[in-house]
Amino acid sequence: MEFNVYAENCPTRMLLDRLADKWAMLILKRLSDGKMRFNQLRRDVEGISQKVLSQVLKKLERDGLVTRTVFPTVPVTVEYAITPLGQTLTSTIAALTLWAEENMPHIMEAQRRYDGVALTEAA
Amino acid sequence: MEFNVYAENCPTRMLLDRLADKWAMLILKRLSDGKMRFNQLRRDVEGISQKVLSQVLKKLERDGLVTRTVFPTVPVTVEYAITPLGQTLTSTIAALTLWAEENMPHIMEAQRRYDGVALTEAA
DNA sequence: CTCCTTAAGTATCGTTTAGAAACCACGTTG
DNA sequence: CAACGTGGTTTCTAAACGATACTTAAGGAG
Repeated sequence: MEFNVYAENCPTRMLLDRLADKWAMLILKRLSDGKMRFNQLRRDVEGISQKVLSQVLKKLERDGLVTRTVFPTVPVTVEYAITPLGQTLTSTIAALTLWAEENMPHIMEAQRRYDGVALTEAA
Repeated sequence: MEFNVYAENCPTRMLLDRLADKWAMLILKRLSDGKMRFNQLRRDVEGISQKVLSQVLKKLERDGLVTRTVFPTVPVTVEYAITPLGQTLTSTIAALTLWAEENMPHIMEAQRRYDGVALTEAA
């Protein structure tokens, strides 16, 4: 079976669209440290709205990357956990965030340089 | 210096927002195979619009991940290439796309299972 | 001479999506 | 009694996206 991420209708491309998303990555990374409840996740992943969090979790659940477990307590408790399949992704996500941390200074310097040049040109 | 990708205003989080984008990933991956001109890139990365391609390239250039070189031919020729800094990212992106290709069958099966259950519940 | 083409974009739309905030049931707590 | 926490859905608005048309400038077809 031949896959091609550049092809618009290739399944791997669709999957990449799902994974290459800031919220999905952050959520998976957070869940890789241990299962979590909805609101805890919401507090930890700063800036995500309830709507988007539930949407992304639903998609990740559909893809078999996280599980959703409901406990009939009052109020209801819902626990999200990463699946073994999802776990196989976490090292890659960790590599990406590690890269971001390590190379942040270079990026910020490149931005200053770019913005400086842009300003000079604009003047 | 302490970074935290979960924090909304952390530089690494902003960088992750930039990288964790389907177009940015695909473009960087494509450029990791060699420099390319604008329209070739547009044809290769299926489904991207001119507007978004130029926007994403501009941001990647600002971040120092790609270079843009203009040749004063007629019509003008513009060549995009990945920088050494950008090259250090390609292995991670390659890992992600490889993961997508390898695990696609599991994902698709999970989706079928999920959709089947959803249908049963709806009935 | 006029129309058409290429290249690498910009400008302008209409539509989709994301995000902020309100609302929901439910039982507990002050 | 009013407010709070849970895990969401609904509503509304603002931002992003995608499709199309336009731009500049030179070369070729008719």
